[in-house]
Amino acid sequence: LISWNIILHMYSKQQCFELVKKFFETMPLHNAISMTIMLMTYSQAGDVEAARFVLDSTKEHNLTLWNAMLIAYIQNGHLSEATKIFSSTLREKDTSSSNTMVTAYAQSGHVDQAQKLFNEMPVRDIVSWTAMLSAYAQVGRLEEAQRIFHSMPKHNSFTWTAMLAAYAQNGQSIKCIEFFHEMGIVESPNDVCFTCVLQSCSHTGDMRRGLPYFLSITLDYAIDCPKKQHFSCMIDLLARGGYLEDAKDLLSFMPFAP
RNA sequence: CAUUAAUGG
Repeated sequence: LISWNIILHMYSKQQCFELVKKFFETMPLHNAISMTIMLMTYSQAGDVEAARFVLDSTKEHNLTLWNAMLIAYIQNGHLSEATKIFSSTLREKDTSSSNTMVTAYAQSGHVDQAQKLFNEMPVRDIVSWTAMLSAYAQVGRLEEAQRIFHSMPKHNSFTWTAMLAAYAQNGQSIKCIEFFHEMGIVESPNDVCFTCVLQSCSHTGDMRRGLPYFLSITLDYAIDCPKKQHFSCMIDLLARGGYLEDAKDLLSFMPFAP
């Protein structure tokens, strides 16, 4: 059963919805994990009704399944339904449930509600802190974002990149680039960091600044070649700098992906 | 073996 679930999950990750459905029906047994995978699959396919049906047809509703249902409502524009379940239906919630709601509030522009929930949480993990930091970044409250970054008990690559992104998205290109170097001392940058930095370089309007970063993706770090995000930034950078021909060249050398 | 946080066009 474990192997079937692994395969089911693989299809789901690749968004082969029909295959998932077929494979699910082929499986001799289902457990809570299979059901969660199905629920998430319907959610990503935009079918909340089907997702709800999965939940309702499951005998044992564990918390992970409910959390998945929260996501399904949120992803499909039913935040109020998610809120209702979160605050009334569920008697037991874990940190993931709350983190999900914090993110949902933040993404719908309700930073204050996100903060309120964050404050009320009995336990906060690094995901909660990152979610809160991004919440402030998204509405341009950089000071608050910075404050959160320095208040959190721990850092990982997500927290660093969230802060980088905060600078990048609020036009603080120089801060972003400086911060990138600050980070390099303690944490090895991942592909997302480079996306943020390249974006910032592009915004400074100085293309010579971006090129070294682009090259160091492959040369200095163990990142599996530049991805399409990085090409995207580089093309943007070249085009803005007036090197339209070079941008076209880069496009034609780029390996295509889904 | 399942659910939550970061990134460009």
